[in-house]
Amino acid sequence: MAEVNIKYLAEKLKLSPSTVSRALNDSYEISQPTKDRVIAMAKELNYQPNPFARSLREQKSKTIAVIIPERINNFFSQVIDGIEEITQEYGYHLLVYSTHENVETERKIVSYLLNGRVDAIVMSVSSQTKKIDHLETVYSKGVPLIFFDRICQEIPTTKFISNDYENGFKATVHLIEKGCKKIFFLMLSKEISIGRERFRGYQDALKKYGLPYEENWIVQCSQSEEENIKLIARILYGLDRPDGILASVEKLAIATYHAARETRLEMPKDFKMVSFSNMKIAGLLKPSLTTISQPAFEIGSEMAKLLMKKLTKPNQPAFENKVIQMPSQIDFRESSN
Amino acid sequence: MAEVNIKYLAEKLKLSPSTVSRALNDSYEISQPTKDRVIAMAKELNYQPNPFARSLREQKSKTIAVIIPERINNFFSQVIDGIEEITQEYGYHLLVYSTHENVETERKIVSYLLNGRVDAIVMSVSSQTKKIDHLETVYSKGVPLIFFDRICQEIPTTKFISNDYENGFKATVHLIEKGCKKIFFLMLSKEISIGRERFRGYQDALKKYGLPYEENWIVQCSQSEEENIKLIARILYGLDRPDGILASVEKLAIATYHAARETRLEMPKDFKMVSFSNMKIAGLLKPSLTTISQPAFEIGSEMAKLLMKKLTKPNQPAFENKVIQMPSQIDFRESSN
DNA sequence: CTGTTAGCGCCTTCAC
DNA sequence: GTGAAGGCGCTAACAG
Repeated sequence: MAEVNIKYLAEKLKLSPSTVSRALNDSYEISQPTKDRVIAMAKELNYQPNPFARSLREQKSKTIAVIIPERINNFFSQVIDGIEEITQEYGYHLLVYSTHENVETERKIVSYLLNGRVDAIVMSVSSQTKKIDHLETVYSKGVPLIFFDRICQEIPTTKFISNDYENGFKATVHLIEKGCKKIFFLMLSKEISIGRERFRGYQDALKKYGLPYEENWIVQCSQSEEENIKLIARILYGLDRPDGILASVEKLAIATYHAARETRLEMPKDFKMVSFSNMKIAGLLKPSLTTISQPAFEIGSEMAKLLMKKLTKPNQPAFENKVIQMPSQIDFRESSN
Repeated sequence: MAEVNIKYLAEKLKLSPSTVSRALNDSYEISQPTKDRVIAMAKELNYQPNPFARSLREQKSKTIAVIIPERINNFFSQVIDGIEEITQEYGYHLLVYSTHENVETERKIVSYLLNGRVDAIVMSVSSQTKKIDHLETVYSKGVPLIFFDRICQEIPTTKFISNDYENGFKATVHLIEKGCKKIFFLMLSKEISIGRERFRGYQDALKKYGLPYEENWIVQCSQSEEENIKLIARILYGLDRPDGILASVEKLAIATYHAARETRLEMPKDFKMVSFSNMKIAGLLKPSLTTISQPAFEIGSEMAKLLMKKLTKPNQPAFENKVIQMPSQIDFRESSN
């Protein structure tokens, strides 16, 4: 690699490596003139400290990892953006991993991170994740850990979510007030915490308004977009069709539009849909999509701020076992057409 | 940190650290029984090698960095996804940085990476980037470097782009064939290589079909979404309005739709637009947006494959100074309405 | 086949 | 105010 290192700087300056190191770290024991000389030389030779030597010595990496289930998703992209903004501000580095909704991959990724590679982990668990011993290992090793969105309740650490129950409730009420009487719920996976919360809100809203609901109004979708489109198309144009839909995640709302398009039919005229979604252009669709968008960027930056505080200040306590609910933004604007 | 390390394993096994190390690395010098013992113990104690010690020793990090101008962009997200898929396959790690279109940030990020933190860099330059000494430094230090999308021509390394000139041409021809006679070009920045190429295609298509074009048909947009929307709204409903628009980047197409929406007007009825865009749902808009989408995921994975090949095989030559054009996918489907 | 030693680059305790 | 020495955890040369 033939990099310029402290030893080399020391030779050039006719000083010892330890003096150079101290000067660069602005130690009080070094005279100002020496500091100036060292810093000037370091700049001239474009000296950059070797991060691995430093990490090895200091037992910390100034790096955090974020693990998400899938990348092509506006929500996760925005969360990462929020995290990155803060880590950059603090001079931290950000490793990104995607599990592709696969627990085995998740286990592997987590194991890579267990020997000090990162100072903290931020993650949203894969929808398949049931056995959580790998997450318990992380926690027990004392690696600061924050969950968001798809959280793992069992691990007693801080979790960031949005007020999913409340929003599921409000979304359903909105549809009811628009006159819907037969509201279907598009669900991605029973395992996902957010899906369950939103679903509870949906159920309770129906109960409160005295509306019935039937088992088959809960549409179990899969990870396959194609299959979802087929499934939803059958439902949209079937005999027992809904007059309203609550899509529990963005991809299912999109699938619904595609279902309408690919079957060469228009969306049913009297039809209303609300979706949890971070699509910036949902309002541009026709009929426009009412969205409940999670404060993704803010969730990312708040998590990162919390982490940075913990990592950069001495003697911070472990994260509390609490759930922080960030309020979602509900866009109930009417479609202009 | 109190981690289990090789020394500790060695004590437990009553072996020397070097034997343990060799056993774990499956060295031919170690007997099978010893290997088995060591591996079993390592597994039992959940041993994970310290990545920094290894990187320090080996002078390589098994990490690559990707630097992009902005995250909230479908194209870049998809590229990162493509890269990540391959790096994960090879057991590499991926650091992600965003410059927010700021050259100073770009310089800072690059400088962090210069002392071995990463084995290679994949980047798309910020739109402001004119002085390129920081990029030359990277190149001269011998860090494998690949540019994509917004490339830096001056550095003699491998670059990945899509066939922008050709697509600018085809898009314009498409509009002409649809009967447009007054086609405006929405441009983001004169500094961006892809913008220039697409613009050349546009110009040549107009020339070839003997259509005039005027200076003020080239709409210079900015990084500010608000301002872009205002600017485009003025143009869309002005006296000298276009009958067709070629948007050189996705965000400008979206701005156009917003401009139409916010002015509470419909898009002009006879109006056609083509945009370079990786929005999956462009076809769901009304009027649906004709898109030229870059093979983002493939660009990411191809770049990563090239890098992995170079990094994992011995004695690979430096990257050739060549531009690899990945064909875009043009969706000229007619809007179903 | 296994053990001893040295060094990757950095920081820090201890000496002067 | 500065220098010398040791060690973070790992691997590879050198011994045996």
